[in-house]
Amino acid sequence: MERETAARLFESLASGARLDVFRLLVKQEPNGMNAGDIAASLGLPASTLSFHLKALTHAGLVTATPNSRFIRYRANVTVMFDLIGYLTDDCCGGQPGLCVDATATPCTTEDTLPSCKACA
Amino acid sequence: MERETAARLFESLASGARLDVFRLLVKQEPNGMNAGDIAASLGLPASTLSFHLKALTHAGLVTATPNSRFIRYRANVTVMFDLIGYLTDDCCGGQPGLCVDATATPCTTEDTLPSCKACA
DNA sequence: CTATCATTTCCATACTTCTGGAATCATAAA
DNA sequence: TTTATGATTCCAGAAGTATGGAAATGATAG
Repeated sequence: MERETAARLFESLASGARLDVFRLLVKQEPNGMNAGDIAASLGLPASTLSFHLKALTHAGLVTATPNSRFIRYRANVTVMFDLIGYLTDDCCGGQPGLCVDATATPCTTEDTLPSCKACA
Repeated sequence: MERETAARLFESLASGARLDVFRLLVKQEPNGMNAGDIAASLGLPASTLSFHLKALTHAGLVTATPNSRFIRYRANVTVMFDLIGYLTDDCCGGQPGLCVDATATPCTTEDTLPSCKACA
Protein backbone atom coordinates (compact mmCIF):
# COMPACT_ATOMS: atom_id res chain seq x y z
CA MET A 1 0.00 0.00 0.00
CA GLU A 2 1.23 3.49 -0.84
CA ARG A 3 2.00 5.81 2.00
CA GLU A 4 -0.31 8.55 0.70
CA THR A 5 -3.08 6.03 0.24
CA ALA A 6 -2.77 4.95 3.86
CA ALA A 7 -2.67 8.57 5.04
CA ARG A 8 -5.84 9.30 3.08
CA LEU A 9 -7.51 6.24 4.58
CA PHE A 10 -6.60 7.28 8.12
CA GLU A 11 -7.70 10.81 7.44
CA SER A 12 -11.06 9.49 6.29
CA LEU A 13 -11.43 7.89 9.73
CA ALA A 14 -10.21 10.95 11.62
CA SER A 15 -13.57 12.37 12.62
CA GLY A 16 -16.20 11.15 15.01
CA ALA A 17 -18.93 11.38 12.43
CA ARG A 18 -17.03 9.32 9.86
CA LEU A 19 -16.05 6.76 12.46
CA ASP A 20 -19.72 6.35 13.34
CA VAL A 21 -20.59 5.94 9.68
CA PHE A 22 -17.86 3.44 8.95
CA ARG A 23 -18.40 1.32 12.04
CA LEU A 24 -22.11 1.22 11.32
CA LEU A 25 -21.37 -0.01 7.81
CA VAL A 26 -18.88 -2.58 9.12
CA LYS A 27 -21.63 -3.97 11.33
CA GLN A 28 -24.03 -4.04 8.37
CA GLU A 29 -21.69 -6.02 6.13
CA PRO A 30 -22.31 -7.47 3.67
CA ASN A 31 -25.65 -5.75 3.12
CA GLY A 32 -24.78 -2.07 3.42
CA MET A 33 -27.21 0.81 3.95
CA ASN A 34 -28.79 3.68 2.01
CA ALA A 35 -27.60 7.20 2.73
CA GLY A 36 -30.97 8.18 4.15
CA ASP A 37 -31.01 5.27 6.57
CA ILE A 38 -27.50 6.10 7.71
CA ALA A 39 -28.49 9.73 8.30
CA ALA A 40 -31.57 8.66 10.26
CA SER A 41 -29.63 6.09 12.24
CA LEU A 42 -26.94 8.56 13.25
CA GLY A 43 -29.01 11.75 13.40
CA LEU A 44 -26.92 13.62 10.85
CA PRO A 45 -28.12 16.32 8.41
CA ALA A 46 -28.16 15.03 4.84
CA SER A 47 -25.54 17.44 3.57
CA THR A 48 -23.20 16.72 6.43
CA LEU A 49 -23.53 12.98 5.93
CA SER A 50 -22.97 13.35 2.20
CA PHE A 51 -19.78 15.27 2.88
CA HIS A 52 -18.45 12.49 5.06
CA LEU A 53 -19.62 9.69 2.78
CA LYS A 54 -17.77 11.35 -0.05
CA ALA A 55 -14.59 11.43 2.00
CA LEU A 56 -14.95 7.74 2.89
CA THR A 57 -15.72 6.63 -0.67
CA HIS A 58 -12.97 8.78 -2.15
CA ALA A 59 -10.49 7.21 0.23
CA GLY A 60 -11.77 3.77 -0.73
CA LEU A 61 -13.02 2.58 2.65
CA VAL A 62 -16.63 2.68 1.49
CA THR A 63 -18.23 1.74 -1.82
CA ALA A 64 -21.34 3.34 -3.32
CA THR A 65 -23.69 1.50 -5.68
CA PRO A 66 -26.69 3.43 -7.05
CA ASN A 67 -29.94 1.51 -6.98
CA SER A 68 -32.86 3.36 -8.51
CA ARG A 69 -33.22 6.52 -6.43
CA PHE A 70 -31.19 5.07 -3.58
CA ILE A 71 -27.47 4.70 -3.16
CA ARG A 72 -26.30 1.74 -1.17
CA TYR A 73 -23.11 2.21 0.83
CA ARG A 74 -20.94 -0.63 2.02
CA ALA A 75 -17.78 -0.83 4.10
CA ASN A 76 -14.82 -2.13 2.10
CA VAL A 77 -13.41 -4.55 4.65
CA THR A 78 -10.66 -5.73 2.31
CA VAL A 79 -9.21 -2.23 2.23
CA MET A 80 -9.63 -2.00 5.99
CA PHE A 81 -7.58 -5.19 6.49
CA ASP A 82 -4.96 -4.00 4.02
CA LEU A 83 -4.65 -0.81 6.03
CA ILE A 84 -4.23 -2.73 9.26
CA GLY A 85 -1.53 -4.77 7.58
CA TYR A 86 0.24 -1.62 6.45
CA LEU A 87 0.23 -0.29 9.99
CA THR A 88 1.50 -3.43 11.61
CA ASP A 89 3.92 -4.41 8.85
CA ASP A 90 7.28 -5.67 10.08
CA CYS A 91 6.19 -5.09 13.67
CA CYS A 92 9.01 -5.49 16.19
CA GLY A 93 11.50 -5.90 13.36
CA GLY A 94 10.11 -9.32 12.56
CA GLN A 95 11.17 -10.87 15.84
CA PRO A 96 8.55 -13.11 17.41
CA GLY A 97 7.76 -12.91 21.08
CA LEU A 98 8.37 -9.19 21.42
CA CYS A 99 4.85 -8.02 20.69
CA VAL A 100 1.91 -7.33 22.95
CA ASP A 101 -0.26 -10.29 23.83
CA ALA A 102 -3.66 -8.99 22.88
CA THR A 103 -6.41 -11.53 23.21
CA ALA A 104 -8.89 -11.73 20.39
CA THR A 105 -10.67 -14.03 18.06
CA PRO A 106 -10.14 -14.04 14.33
CA CYS A 107 -12.88 -13.27 11.89
CA THR A 108 -13.63 -16.47 10.05
CA THR A 109 -10.90 -18.99 10.66
CA GLU A 110 -7.89 -19.20 12.92
CA ASP A 111 -5.48 -17.63 10.47
CA THR A 112 -7.32 -15.12 8.32
CA LEU A 113 -6.24 -11.92 9.95
CA PRO A 114 -3.65 -9.52 8.55
CA SER A 115 -1.57 -8.03 11.29
CA CYS A 116 2.04 -8.04 12.35
CA LYS A 117 2.95 -10.14 9.32
CA ALA A 118 6.61 -10.26 10.17
CA CYS A 119 6.20 -11.40 13.76
CA ALA A 120 5.10 -14.92 12.93
CA MET B 1 -12.57 2.90 23.52
CA GLU B 2 -14.18 6.32 23.30
CA ARG B 3 -15.17 7.59 19.89
CA GLU B 4 -13.22 10.82 20.27
CA THR B 5 -10.17 8.89 21.41
CA ALA B 6 -10.31 6.74 18.29
CA ALA B 7 -10.80 9.79 16.07
CA ARG B 8 -7.78 11.44 17.65
CA LEU B 9 -5.73 8.29 17.12
CA PHE B 10 -6.68 8.10 13.45
CA GLU B 11 -5.99 11.77 12.99
CA SER B 12 -2.55 11.25 14.44
CA LEU B 13 -1.94 8.75 11.63
CA ALA B 14 -3.47 10.94 8.92
CA SER B 15 -0.26 12.39 7.52
CA GLY B 16 2.53 10.82 5.57
CA ALA B 17 5.17 12.15 7.93
CA ARG B 18 3.46 10.74 11.02
CA LEU B 19 2.83 7.42 9.32
CA ASP B 20 6.55 7.19 8.55
CA VAL B 21 7.39 7.99 12.15
CA PHE B 22 4.94 5.54 13.63
CA ARG B 23 5.77 2.67 11.30
CA LEU B 24 9.45 3.22 11.95
CA LEU B 25 8.81 3.00 15.68
CA VAL B 26 6.65 -0.11 15.23
CA LYS B 27 9.57 -1.77 13.49
CA GLN B 28 11.91 -0.69 16.30
CA GLU B 29 9.79 -2.15 19.05
CA PRO B 30 10.49 -2.74 21.84
CA ASN B 31 13.62 -0.57 21.79
CA GLY B 32 12.35 2.75 20.45
CA MET B 33 14.44 5.59 19.02
CA ASN B 34 15.66 9.06 19.99
CA ALA B 35 14.10 12.06 18.29
CA GLY B 36 17.36 12.94 16.59
CA ASP B 37 17.76 9.48 15.12
CA ILE B 38 14.20 9.55 13.86
CA ALA B 39 14.79 12.92 12.22
CA ALA B 40 17.99 11.68 10.60
CA SER B 41 16.39 8.45 9.49
CA LEU B 42 13.45 10.20 7.85
CA GLY B 43 15.17 13.42 6.74
CA LEU B 44 12.83 15.72 8.67
CA PRO B 45 13.69 19.12 10.22
CA ALA B 46 13.81 18.94 14.01
CA SER B 47 10.92 21.30 14.59
CA THR B 48 8.72 19.53 12.06
CA LEU B 49 9.44 16.16 13.61
CA SER B 50 8.78 17.55 17.07
CA PHE B 51 5.40 18.78 15.89
CA HIS B 52 4.44 15.34 14.63
CA LEU B 53 5.87 13.50 17.63
CA LYS B 54 3.80 15.71 19.86
CA ALA B 55 0.67 14.79 17.93
CA LEU B 56 1.45 11.08 18.18
CA THR B 57 2.29 11.16 21.87
CA HIS B 58 -0.71 13.33 22.70
CA ALA B 59 -2.95 10.85 20.93
CA GLY B 60 -1.31 8.02 22.85
CA LEU B 61 0.14 6.02 19.97
CA VAL B 62 3.68 6.89 21.00
CA THR B 63 5.31 7.17 24.41
CA ALA B 64 8.21 9.47 25.30
CA THR B 65 10.71 8.69 28.06
CA PRO B 66 13.46 11.25 28.75
CA ASN B 67 16.88 9.72 29.17
CA SER B 68 19.67 12.14 30.03
CA ARG B 69 19.81 14.57 27.12
CA PHE B 70 17.85 12.25 24.84
CA ILE B 71 14.18 11.42 24.62
CA ARG B 72 13.34 7.88 23.63
CA TYR B 73 10.16 7.40 21.65
CA ARG B 74 8.34 4.10 21.39
CA ALA B 75 5.26 2.92 19.52
CA ASN B 76 2.44 1.94 21.86
CA VAL B 77 1.35 -1.27 20.18
CA THR B 78 -1.28 -2.00 22.81
CA VAL B 79 -3.12 1.18 21.86
CA MET B 80 -2.67 0.29 18.21
CA PHE B 81 -4.33 -3.09 18.72
CA ASP B 82 -7.13 -1.53 20.78
CA LEU B 83 -7.76 0.85 17.91
CA ILE B 84 -7.91 -2.00 15.41
CA GLY B 85 -10.37 -3.73 17.68
CA TYR B 86 -12.53 -0.61 17.84
CA LEU B 87 -12.60 -0.41 14.06
CA THR B 88 -13.48 -4.03 13.48
CA ASP B 89 -15.81 -4.41 16.46
CA ASP B 90 -18.98 -6.37 15.70
CA CYS B 91 -17.90 -6.77 12.08
CA CYS B 92 -20.62 -8.25 9.85
CA GLY B 93 -23.07 -8.09 12.74
CA GLY B 94 -21.29 -10.93 14.47
CA GLN B 95 -22.14 -13.48 11.83
CA PRO B 96 -19.26 -15.79 10.91
CA GLY B 97 -18.40 -16.59 7.34
CA LEU B 98 -19.48 -13.24 5.92
CA CYS B 99 -16.12 -11.50 6.17
CA VAL B 100 -13.26 -11.15 3.75
CA ASP B 101 -10.72 -13.97 3.69
CA ALA B 102 -7.50 -12.05 4.11
CA THR B 103 -4.42 -14.19 4.40
CA ALA B 104 -1.96 -13.25 7.09
CA THR B 105 0.10 -14.53 9.94
CA PRO B 106 -0.53 -13.58 13.54
CA CYS B 107 2.02 -11.77 15.62
CA THR B 108 3.18 -14.17 18.30
CA THR B 109 0.80 -17.10 18.47
CA GLU B 110 -2.15 -18.30 16.43
CA ASP B 111 -4.73 -16.39 18.40
CA THR B 112 -3.28 -13.18 19.72
CA LEU B 113 -4.73 -10.72 17.24
CA PRO B 114 -7.61 -8.37 17.95
CA SER B 115 -9.84 -7.99 14.95
CA CYS B 116 -13.42 -8.72 14.06
CA LYS B 117 -14.10 -9.93 17.58
CA ALA B 118 -17.70 -10.70 16.89
CA CYS B 119 -17.14 -12.76 13.75
CA ALA B 120 -15.60 -15.73 15.49
C1' DC C 1 30.89 28.76 34.67
C1' DT C 2 30.87 27.99 29.88
C1' DA C 3 30.21 25.53 25.84
C1' DT C 4 27.70 22.19 23.50
C1' DC C 5 24.15 19.52 22.06
C1' DA C 6 19.25 17.38 21.90
C1' DT C 7 14.93 18.84 21.72
C1' DT C 8 11.05 21.84 22.12
C1' DT C 9 8.44 26.15 21.78
C1' DC C 10 7.30 30.28 19.40
C1' DC C 11 5.57 32.49 15.46
C1' DA C 12 3.55 33.88 11.06
C1' DT C 13 1.97 32.19 6.84
C1' DA C 14 -0.41 29.13 4.02
C1' DC C 15 -3.56 25.79 3.51
C1' DT C 16 -7.33 22.49 4.61
C1' DT C 17 -11.42 20.83 6.85
C1' DC C 18 -16.09 21.14 9.13
C1' DT C 19 -20.83 22.51 9.23
C1' DG C 20 -25.65 22.85 7.65
C1' DG C 21 -29.23 25.54 5.08
C1' DA C 22 -30.60 26.40 0.39
C1' DA C 23 -30.45 25.19 -4.21
C1' DT C 24 -29.88 21.55 -7.53
C1' DC C 25 -29.96 17.05 -9.68
C1' DA C 26 -32.01 12.59 -10.68
C1' DT C 27 -35.27 9.00 -10.43
C1' DA C 28 -39.87 7.21 -10.00
C1' DA C 29 -44.78 7.34 -9.33
C1' DA C 30 -49.37 9.59 -10.25
C1' DT D 1 -46.05 16.53 -17.08
C1' DT D 2 -46.29 17.23 -12.46
C1' DT D 3 -45.10 16.03 -7.91
C1' DA D 4 -42.49 13.83 -4.39
C1' DT D 5 -38.36 12.09 -2.67
C1' DG D 6 -33.44 10.47 -2.15
C1' DA D 7 -29.13 12.37 -2.48
C1' DT D 8 -25.60 15.68 -3.80
C1' DT D 9 -23.51 20.21 -4.55
C1' DC D 10 -22.83 24.96 -3.42
C1' DC D 11 -21.52 28.37 -0.28
C1' DA D 12 -19.29 31.13 3.36
C1' DG D 13 -17.73 31.54 7.83
C1' DA D 14 -15.46 29.32 11.61
C1' DA D 15 -12.03 26.43 13.09
C1' DG D 16 -8.15 23.60 12.77
C1' DT D 17 -3.56 21.88 10.75
C1' DA D 18 1.21 22.09 8.43
C1' DT D 19 5.63 24.13 7.88
C1' DG D 20 10.29 25.46 9.18
C1' DG D 21 13.50 29.15 10.82
C1' DA D 22 14.75 31.40 15.02
C1' DA D 23 14.87 31.56 19.82
C1' DA D 24 14.44 29.20 24.17
C1' DT D 25 14.98 25.24 27.31
C1' DG D 26 17.42 21.94 29.73
C1' DA D 27 21.01 18.66 30.62
C1' DT D 28 25.78 17.08 30.40
C1' DA D 29 30.84 17.51 29.94
C1' DG D 30 35.03 19.99 30.57
